[in-house]
Amino acid sequence: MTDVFQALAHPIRRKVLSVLRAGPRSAGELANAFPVSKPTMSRHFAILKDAQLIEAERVGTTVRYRLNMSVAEEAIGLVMDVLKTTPASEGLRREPHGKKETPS
Amino acid sequence: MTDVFQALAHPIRRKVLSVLRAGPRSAGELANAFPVSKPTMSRHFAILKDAQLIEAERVGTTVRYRLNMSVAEEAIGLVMDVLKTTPASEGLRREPHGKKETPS
DNA sequence: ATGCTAATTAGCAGAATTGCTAAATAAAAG
DNA sequence: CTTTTATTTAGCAATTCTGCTAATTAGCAT
Repeated sequence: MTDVFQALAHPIRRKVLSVLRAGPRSAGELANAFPVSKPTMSRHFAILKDAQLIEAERVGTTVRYRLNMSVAEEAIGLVMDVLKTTPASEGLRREPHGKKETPS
Repeated sequence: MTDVFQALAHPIRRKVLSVLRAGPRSAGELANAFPVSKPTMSRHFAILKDAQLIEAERVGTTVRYRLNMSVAEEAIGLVMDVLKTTPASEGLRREPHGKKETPS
């Protein structure tokens, strides 16, 4: 659990998650969007992956990263449990969607 | 904003927030609830205060800390914005803090 | 096999984090 | 003013984090 918060503690990693909300991206595409070297980005990916916030899939020579939605939601649950508030009742709800299990 | 996530990145600090959910506590009361020294706790308080997650009030010789709910809620909003999901309350699991080792 | 592109791992340096003990500050009481 | 209690600040060491460059692995193509 600390892994998740630790992963969220760096601006670049939060932004990576933000970018991945729009859909999967290759490591190179992501790396080019940030002002640090590729090896540095690769380590950020590893941290996010360890926290299970993203998943990696090899496609030929590239690696596609995508958001792990179930863990992302869980992270929110954890934050809520720590802080015990009800954001949904404060108009923070985005879209009414159910649980996102594996799409079939 | 990074301050908030950074503040949430340490188990003791998350637990302090959790304790403060039940109501304000003095620095000493809080410190006694954790297996680290008071100066160390004091620094944790400072980090939470910098992130505006808690507020301090002097009452005589003691300092009472209380949760800053509006910022706490805002923190949740930020997490949601990053991860773009609706809140889902899952279980919270707390990990035990490591015991300090006796130097040989 | 050789070369080419994509990505990660290895190794290093500088900065930040976390813990401690000892000293300093703040407020109240004698 | 001195003491007592509560809390923070200072200073130190160990550890972790973040960034870099150089080297390595992985896949695909010639």
